[in-house]
Amino acid sequence: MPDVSPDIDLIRSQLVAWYDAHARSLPWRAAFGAARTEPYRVWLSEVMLQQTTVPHATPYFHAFTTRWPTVSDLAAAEDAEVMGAWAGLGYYARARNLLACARAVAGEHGGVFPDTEAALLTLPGVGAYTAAAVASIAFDRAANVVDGNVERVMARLFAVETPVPAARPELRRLAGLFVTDERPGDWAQALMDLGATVCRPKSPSCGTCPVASECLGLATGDPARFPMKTKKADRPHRRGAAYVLIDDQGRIAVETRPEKGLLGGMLGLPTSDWTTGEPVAAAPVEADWRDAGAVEHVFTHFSLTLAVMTARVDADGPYRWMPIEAARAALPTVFAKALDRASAPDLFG
DNA sequence: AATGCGTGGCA
DNA sequence: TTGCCAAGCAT
Repeated sequence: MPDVSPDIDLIRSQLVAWYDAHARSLPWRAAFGAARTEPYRVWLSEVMLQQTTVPHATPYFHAFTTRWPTVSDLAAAEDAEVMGAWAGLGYYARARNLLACARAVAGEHGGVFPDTEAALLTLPGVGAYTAAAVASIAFDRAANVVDGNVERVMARLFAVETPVPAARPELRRLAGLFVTDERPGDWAQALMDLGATVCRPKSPSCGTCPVASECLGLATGDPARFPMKTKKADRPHRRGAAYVLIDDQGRIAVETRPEKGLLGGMLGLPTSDWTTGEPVAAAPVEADWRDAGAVEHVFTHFSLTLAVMTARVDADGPYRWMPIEAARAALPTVFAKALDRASAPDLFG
């Protein structure tokens, strides 16, 4: 490794110049020459992009901004509308907090987003990253915006050998060396764009990198090995059942899941417990059950084999009955898969 | 501070 | 096919 340190000012100027030429056109960014993007759109996009890819989030961003053009519109929405609109995007606590945040902005801030990092940080679902991102991008305030992209770029620029997550404080400190009052929002987005398009997790494109000359990671000959990572624990496997009760009007039984925990606050199908041991075969009601087969699904911290059981019944019991298509649209993916399995030809014969 | 929390795309 | 992972947050 060369016995030099990356030139902070040089990196700043070269990366901002690169951003001026290569910034991605994204639906939540103001068109060139337009006024600064609405804080509402910045905040909404940042929440949707937490642990989520741009292609996955994009149609949801369009759907939300069309249906709820302002934060006050969103604040006035019903819980079930918002949770249903988020279905399929994952990490559903984000949707619960999104609505709580919109209502806080509407109710406690007169419908106007607070414009400081500290005030933003008090809002539901707004953590260190999102507060800094909104403060810098929407309000041009100097803020240390550190996401996974920024961590990776810093780990490579400085060839940080400490594995994440232990290295996080050091990576944050390094990112802070670049923060100034000069175009803070553009700096943050330049760094994240670089991470997303050039300094990618796998096969970084160092040949087109505007700051390659300053990168200690590249100088080691193997920049892709940064950031170092500690091995994750293996994902356990669970088994369980989901029950599709269908009545004579083509409606199915659904329930709203508890606020906390997996798929919290979302619409769901009746289920058994999902366990690592032998599955518990206790149907929720007496009926002529048919085995529709199983679906596989992978959550962050466990994988699941879900047996799908179907039965025709009279609408009754502790459930809500919804037309099958309306339910399909509002269910999280694991249950949408189960419903699709239950709806396969002949299963309701 | 370690853990719980989704999904879909890709090598 | 299987693992890895993508703009984190709450507790």
